[in-house]
Amino acid sequence: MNKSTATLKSISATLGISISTVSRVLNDRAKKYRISDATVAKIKKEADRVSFAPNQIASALRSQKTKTIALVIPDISNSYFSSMAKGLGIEARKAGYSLLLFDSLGQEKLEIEAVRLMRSRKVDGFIIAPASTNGQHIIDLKESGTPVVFIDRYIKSMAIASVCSDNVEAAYQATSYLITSGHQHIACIQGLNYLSSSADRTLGYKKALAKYHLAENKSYFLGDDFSHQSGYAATKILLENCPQVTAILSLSHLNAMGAMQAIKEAGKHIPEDISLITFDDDPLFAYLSTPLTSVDQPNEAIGIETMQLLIAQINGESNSTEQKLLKTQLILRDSVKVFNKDSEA
Amino acid sequence: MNKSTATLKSISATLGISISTVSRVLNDRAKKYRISDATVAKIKKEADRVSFAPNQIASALRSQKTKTIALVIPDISNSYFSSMAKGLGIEARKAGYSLLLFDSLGQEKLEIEAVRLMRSRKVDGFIIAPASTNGQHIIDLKESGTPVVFIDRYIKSMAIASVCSDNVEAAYQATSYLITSGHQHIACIQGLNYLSSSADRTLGYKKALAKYHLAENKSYFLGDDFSHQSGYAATKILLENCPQVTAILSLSHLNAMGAMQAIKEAGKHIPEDISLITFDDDPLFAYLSTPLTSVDQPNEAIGIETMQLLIAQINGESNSTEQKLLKTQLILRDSVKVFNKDSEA
DNA sequence: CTGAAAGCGCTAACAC
DNA sequence: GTGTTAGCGCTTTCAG
Repeated sequence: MNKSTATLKSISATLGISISTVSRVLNDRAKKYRISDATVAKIKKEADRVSFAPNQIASALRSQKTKTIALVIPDISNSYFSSMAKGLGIEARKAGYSLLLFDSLGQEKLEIEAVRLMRSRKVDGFIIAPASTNGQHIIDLKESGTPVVFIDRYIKSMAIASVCSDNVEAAYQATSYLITSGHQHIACIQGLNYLSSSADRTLGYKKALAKYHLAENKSYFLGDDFSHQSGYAATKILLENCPQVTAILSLSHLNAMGAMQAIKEAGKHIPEDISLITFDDDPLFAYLSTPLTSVDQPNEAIGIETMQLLIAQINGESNSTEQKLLKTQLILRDSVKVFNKDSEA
Repeated sequence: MNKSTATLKSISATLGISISTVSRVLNDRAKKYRISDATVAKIKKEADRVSFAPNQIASALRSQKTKTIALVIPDISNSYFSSMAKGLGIEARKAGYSLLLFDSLGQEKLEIEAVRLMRSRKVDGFIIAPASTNGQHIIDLKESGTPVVFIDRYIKSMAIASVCSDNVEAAYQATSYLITSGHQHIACIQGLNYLSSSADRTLGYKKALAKYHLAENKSYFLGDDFSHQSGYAATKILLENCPQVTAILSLSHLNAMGAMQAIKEAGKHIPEDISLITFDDDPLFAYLSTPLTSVDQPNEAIGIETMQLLIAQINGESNSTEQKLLKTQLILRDSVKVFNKDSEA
């Protein structure tokens, strides 16, 4: 079995050449050490013959570099995060890094475990979509000198770089569009509002209201989770208690699905009875019974930028604490009713 | 900075206790070596104080076990694979393994690179959704003694365990449903047909035809990729050339989306003009303009089973070459037109 | 141009 | 009960 246990030592032995020389050649440092062409050729040939693959574990132990990055996210099965993972993976590979994936299930407890474990594994850096907002484990991690960058969410109180969608602006745009379409009573179905992603979207919503001199209404804020279930429950309550509401801004695709279910069950229709815009575009939205207007976020690009930032930090080329915001796009479909200019008092 | 450089050695030094004793205590082998309670307490306290975290790299080098598993899949951003990754991750964590993620983009060339890289990283086992069917790199890998299990797809010529949906049965069921609903001219939009997943689905389709004494028609087989684009192109051709076709079996959700687009553009409607069933359920299917009947595959469960199988192999508790098939579910919605019993000659 | 040797942090066989 | 020692496979001074 185990054919491939070729090591520097074994090659060195069969060739009668020292380990260091073999190492140098196989690490492309032959020129630098002016090793003779003959020796180089011999070593390369033998390495090839036994299909030598350097033991990265040994290398990592010695060099204190694992070329590995920890990715800690709350739900890899959510297309929202998996598309970020895609960008992250592509960029990591280009730079010779591998990704250690850890799904925190959105639980701080598991996130703590992840950080502990990955630190033990001596990863060169962390990319985290934090599950909570008061993570001492992240502060400790950062203080230990390990590069960290947040993805999708940031924690205000921490001086840690992040890259996210421009959520404030995105929600501002979406809400403004609703308002200029003639809606005056707009509900906001929120996600986990202690997370910056949800909070910033709520902020953008409020900004738009203010801009157009519309009053905030406490009972128009509903929901406390990005889930289908939460969106469903929120919308049910909304439809019962606030008949004057003509539009909903949903802060996640899962929330929107719940909303659609509740609207359907109430025998109402989008957009005739109620308009809907949601965050997190999905190509399928174009084929819904009412094609859904949505905020498309550049998740793969977020992944790419995040990885570049982290790698720059690992290389000591940057230690910025910058919060990078990427532009989103409002994709207009048919789920928003447009009132005549003169339709409302 | 780097506070956490506590090692066995450093603890041993500050306590004046030998490294091995420290190691034994910190690996919960105190009892076994009958180390005095006092010593145990002292060591644990100090380890805690300096928040000792064992260097897994050193441990791996020494023990030849990395507690790491390579996951090589063609597209992590595809919900189909990311939901498998979810199950894989959950099960891996339970068993103390971490996942090294590599996205092959469906390219054999990158898959080869992945295998090389992960072997260098000395992972304890591989989970692969192979991109092609003649992978010498996989044969070499297996022969080197590294546990491997295929996920979602298998390669017939290789004696390697696999866990997949029961694609033959799933397609057989779906096609049978179409036939018993009165359809006689059913097209099959295929994915990458050299992969077992697509090929087996095609097989199930054919089995159903045979069962009901319907002839196969070469021009009813279209498509050669799991993509939106391929589904779109295939359906366009179909609608032009085969007006007698009343139903389509689509072998992936992306294909189905392409089909929907083509059908829409042709001014036709589902299911009045053409019926559609697709593989890969999506919760959004319930909210489409025509709720889409689909084959739901237990992807997360596939992930879980795959990981269990691999870990059993790593532990030497199994070296089966079993092909595990998991049951799928046909989810009936409204995209299939049901003809009257007497509607066709 | 090439080699010897130390050591990364840990485990485990072998002492006593 | 506890300590000593020899590596795992590699990188990297330091010698020559």
